[in-house]
Amino acid sequence: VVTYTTLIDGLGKAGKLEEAVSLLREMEKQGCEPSVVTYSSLMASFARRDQLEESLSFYDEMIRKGCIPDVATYSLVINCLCRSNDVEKALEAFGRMKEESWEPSLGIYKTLLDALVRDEKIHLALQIFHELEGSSLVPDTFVYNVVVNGLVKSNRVDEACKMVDSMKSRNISPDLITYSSLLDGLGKAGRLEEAFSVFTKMSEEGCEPDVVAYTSLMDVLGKGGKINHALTIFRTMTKKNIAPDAVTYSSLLDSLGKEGRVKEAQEIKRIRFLANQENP
RNA sequence: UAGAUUGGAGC
Repeated sequence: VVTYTTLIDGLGKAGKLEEAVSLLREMEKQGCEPSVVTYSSLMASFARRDQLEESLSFYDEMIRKGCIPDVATYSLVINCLCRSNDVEKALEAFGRMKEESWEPSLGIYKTLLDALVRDEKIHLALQIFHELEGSSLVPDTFVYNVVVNGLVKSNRVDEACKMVDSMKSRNISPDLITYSSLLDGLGKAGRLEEAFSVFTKMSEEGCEPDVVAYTSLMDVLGKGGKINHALTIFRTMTKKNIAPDAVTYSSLLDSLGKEGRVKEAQEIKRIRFLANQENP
């Protein structure tokens, strides 16, 4: 079994999926029962190449054959289901693994929380997050970021701010992504002053704003009628040698267009053209 | 078998 599994794993990692599957059939024909590792390895190989349904089909197959899934298998199943936007089934699998007394990993929580946020199920996400807090796992910046982003996307910016406070009090450092989410949320809620103060504070705390943070700030300023301020930020960004990207231009041009600022829009387009010339 | 998952615009 181990020999076959090792070979199947090797084939799968090399992207030779059909060959891996034929070897599985071959080992069965030889009366060799594939193990949970064999199936999980195949699932991982298919998932790696975005063949989610195929990956899940091996899960079904192992269950049919009475093979018991382990944590790694569940992790793969939940990943696949979340990536196919089937959060309900992912939650079911999550419930099943807990019933079977498997300890979900932090990675599983991250995947599941993110999927819930994308599916606009913030309530469930918070519930799962609570569960995580009650477990022996230690949440990291990444998990907090997922939840902060979820709160922001559901227009619950105050709770997002509280979440950031609570991570600090637990000595989990907010990072560039945490602050960018928060800045974006505050800005989209029309709280421009606070958004700007997050922007200032982040550099003070050693998180230098990147192109995403700058763009986000400019975007909310532009949409909030502070287009001149947005243009100032654009210049600051250039001075700091942070290259605007396609999203930066698109956001700025959109705001300028809506305000009828044709001259400035032309100027920005010229800058974009020149930048594209230099950096094709 | 250890993968996958977090922030910005328009459409």
